Amino acid sequence: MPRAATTSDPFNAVAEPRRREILNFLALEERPVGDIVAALELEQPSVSKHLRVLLDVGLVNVRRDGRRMLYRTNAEAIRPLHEWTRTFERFWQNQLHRVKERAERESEPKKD
Amino acid sequence: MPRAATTSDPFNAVAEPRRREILNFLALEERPVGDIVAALELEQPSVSKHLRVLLDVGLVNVRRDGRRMLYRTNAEAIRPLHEWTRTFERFWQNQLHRVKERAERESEPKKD
DNA sequence: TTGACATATTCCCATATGGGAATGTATTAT
DNA sequence: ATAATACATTCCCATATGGGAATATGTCAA
Repeated sequence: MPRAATTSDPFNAVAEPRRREILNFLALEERPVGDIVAALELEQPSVSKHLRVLLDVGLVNVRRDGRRMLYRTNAEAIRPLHEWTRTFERFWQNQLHRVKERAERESEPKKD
Repeated sequence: MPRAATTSDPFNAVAEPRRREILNFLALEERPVGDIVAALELEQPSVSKHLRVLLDVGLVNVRRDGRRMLYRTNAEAIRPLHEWTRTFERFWQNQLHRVKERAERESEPKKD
């Protein structure tokens, strides 16, 4: 059995580098598909397919403007990912403490 | 072309739900493979394969203890994911502000 | 309508899984 | 050396991609 469908999970949707780039690009303001195509140098169908995935998991919103479709990152949907990674924050802080302490011990040679 | 190999990217490695569970389980202290098998109710080969992926991207460390292999989450490797999601923090905060402001306006009817 | 734009969808295909089953490899116990 | 224990790896297979090319759909202009 392969990995769960990308459309079922934001972690999965974000696993694709191009989709992360799209989310970055659409974070500040809504943009039409054409802008994404130009900015990321991808084929239009490719962009549309990625946007479809992002839309399905709620990572972007859309609105039609004439014949253009304006997409924008829905930051709120990224929050769960942030929360999950945050649960490890204290662990890497501990790791840094250990490294720092060792460095300080080693920089005080023959202190006795 | 399918997605890049999971072994090449922590985002990809973490896209698999079981691997996230393993990282959670190994965050506090090192554990032998058998414990993971028991805790997550997965087949041993499955667990070993997931651990292999996590090890390749640096998300866990190992050390041998007799015939057991003790794995532990390397929190530091999760940090880049945290940083990426963090770049969207101000956006969802803005969204919350907008929601809050609207709620406050609506709770002050006929104020003029 | 007809045509030009801007996007979305479909088809085809090579590749990366992830699980199950079987097998291989260390390491310790006897 | 032999068996048992604890893992890792390999093989086979069904499924989920992601890209390229072609095509379909929707909207605006003339």
